Amino acid sequence: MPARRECSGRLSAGLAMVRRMAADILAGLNDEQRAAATHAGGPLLILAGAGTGKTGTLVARAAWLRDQGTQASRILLLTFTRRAADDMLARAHPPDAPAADRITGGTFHAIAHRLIRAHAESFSLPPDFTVIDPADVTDVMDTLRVDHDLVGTRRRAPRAATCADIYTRCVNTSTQVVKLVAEAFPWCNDFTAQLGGLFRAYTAHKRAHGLIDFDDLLLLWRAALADPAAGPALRGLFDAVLVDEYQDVNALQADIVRRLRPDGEGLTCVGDDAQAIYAFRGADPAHLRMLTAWYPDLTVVRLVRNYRSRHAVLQLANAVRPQSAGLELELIAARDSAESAGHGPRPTLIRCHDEATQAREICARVLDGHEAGLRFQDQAVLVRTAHHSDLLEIELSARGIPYVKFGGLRFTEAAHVKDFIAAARVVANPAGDLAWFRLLRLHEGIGPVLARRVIDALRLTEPEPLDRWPDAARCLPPRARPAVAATVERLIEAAGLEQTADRAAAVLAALHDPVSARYPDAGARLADLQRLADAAATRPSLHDALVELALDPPASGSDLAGRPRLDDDFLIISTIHSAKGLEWPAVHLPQLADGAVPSDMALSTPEGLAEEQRLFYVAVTRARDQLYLYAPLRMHVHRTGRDDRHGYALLTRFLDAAALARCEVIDASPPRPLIPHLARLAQTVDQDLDSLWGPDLLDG
DNA sequence: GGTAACTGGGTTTTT
DNA sequence: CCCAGTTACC
Repeated sequence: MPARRECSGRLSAGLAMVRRMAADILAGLNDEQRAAATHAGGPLLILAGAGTGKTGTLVARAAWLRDQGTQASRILLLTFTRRAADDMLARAHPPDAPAADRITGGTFHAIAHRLIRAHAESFSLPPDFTVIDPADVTDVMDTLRVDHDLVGTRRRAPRAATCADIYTRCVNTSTQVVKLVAEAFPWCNDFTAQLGGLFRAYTAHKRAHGLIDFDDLLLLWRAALADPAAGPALRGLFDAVLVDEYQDVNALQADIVRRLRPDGEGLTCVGDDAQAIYAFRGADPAHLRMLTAWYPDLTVVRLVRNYRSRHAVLQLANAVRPQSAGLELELIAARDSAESAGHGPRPTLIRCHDEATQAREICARVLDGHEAGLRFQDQAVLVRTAHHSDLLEIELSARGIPYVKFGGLRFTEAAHVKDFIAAARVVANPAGDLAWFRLLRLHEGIGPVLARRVIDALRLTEPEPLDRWPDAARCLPPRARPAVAATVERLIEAAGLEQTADRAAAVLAALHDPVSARYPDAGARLADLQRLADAAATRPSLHDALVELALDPPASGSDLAGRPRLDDDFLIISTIHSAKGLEWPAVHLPQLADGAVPSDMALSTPEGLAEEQRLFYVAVTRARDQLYLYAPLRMHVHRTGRDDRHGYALLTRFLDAAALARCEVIDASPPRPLIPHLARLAQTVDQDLDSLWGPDLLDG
């Protein structure tokens, strides 16, 4: 249904601008991209290989749709990361565009949240419901675990984090616990009955306390779409639905998309099933493959012209790309024909004696690149798991090479940040017991039992729990009471304030003393919290600040302080997952050995292995000009207790003969020899000390 | 009774 | 290196 065109002067001027923008944008596209952007009628799948200009094509499609008369706000753009959404929206319209001229865009979770928040009552949720992040889910599971026979020393029960993993995967794949545990968590088989009970209790707990987790956001959205009354209304909000990274949808998200566009009319999906790397959170590239079956009139457009990498890099990428029937794709180097300077350097595989050598080799090449004119931030080291860079980080520090690390532990997972969020939540929504629990336990002398007692005395499910604080305080031993009371009373004051900025400042003030007392490095932590409070102060309400923090956690404290200074230059270390969608002139891939890449956790199943191969493909396709592959021959295999075991590693199975033929293979120089008489020196030292111990009485 | 300090066992990737 | 269970202490 095209939007009505009205002919007020302002609107037609706006339309003229839309026209101009669309024409400009379309002119910059290649033939396939333009075919995708201007596809009319029927569902469309854009099979977009890495670096083929998928974002530009989506933006162009949105512009074309508007040119065809679709109102911007009736275009829904769904992405998986906030960054992807922001990128596209920024390119789709000028930043000062009025709301009606803005595309509705965001992550699946953010859009779901917007909808649910707007209609909280209809979902019978309290208007101030709290969105809890995965760490909170784990905490809730932890408190409930005790009641469900999931603790004890007899056999190792699944940990709270594992319970949360199992829960979310059951939900996101619509799989029964028994089946999912048997397939993906076989070591928890003996606990499926308890897990079922735990999950039931978890759901009840959420409902009783007005909590919504990430999965609920999707579940509620889908339920609303499936509802006979609400469904048509929600579908009717949009004329076009554009989904980015469709290979990363899980069953729930695929279902949401299907229910948004049941006949496929107005649906555009973009994806590449060779880049599906989120199976562990329920995603399944089969949904992308099944689009063909679901929509018989699906049009498939392939984008194969790669504007990112040199030919030599793409040759390797094509050699390691897993192909699936019907969706095959082979990347073609578009840069080299334009820039013409040959094919670029071949990817280099550096075989290293061990991991320490590998770290030195990476440093040496990073420094070489730097001397050749590359900034450090033009180079990235991409790792399978966060700890793969441990040794490298030591070496980088020793050589004074600055770096930042992405992925792994997030800022919001740092203890003091969680403390702040908990305190802010107590102010924003005093009925949440999770926040109280953490806040109380922050104080010296308060453990789980006392915290629970205070919370019970507050009777959080009844109105105005803060009024009962004086009673609840009596549960505390005299030793701990003054400190806790000081914090809580400051928070109660904060709750009485109007302005977000004042509230955020008051929360920070309340935390000053307990944080100082708890952490030895309190200074740095308080500085973090100051930035957090400043960021929160800019939001319309404390509530909004908290939701945003949960849905889109900053990767580091410096994220909050805005962009780092321009003259700061850091080498990038990132997990491969976090590197998705990004590119660097030079990319370093360490640990290319079976057990690391592919991860040993994935070696046992064919699906796991297939995902690891896609991950490797994603990593390789991040490089623009230079790609360095590192294979340690002797590496850390396994660790039991204090016993470090090393073994001889096999080169990653993903570099088969065909792939190796695309690489320059060299051997790193052997490690520096140890000082030969170190053992003798130690003996001498002992002998020197011996005179200090006096005569040896036992020695006849 | 409840909390803090110790010790031994296990470990991916994240909206 | 972080978490969970155990022991030691208030």
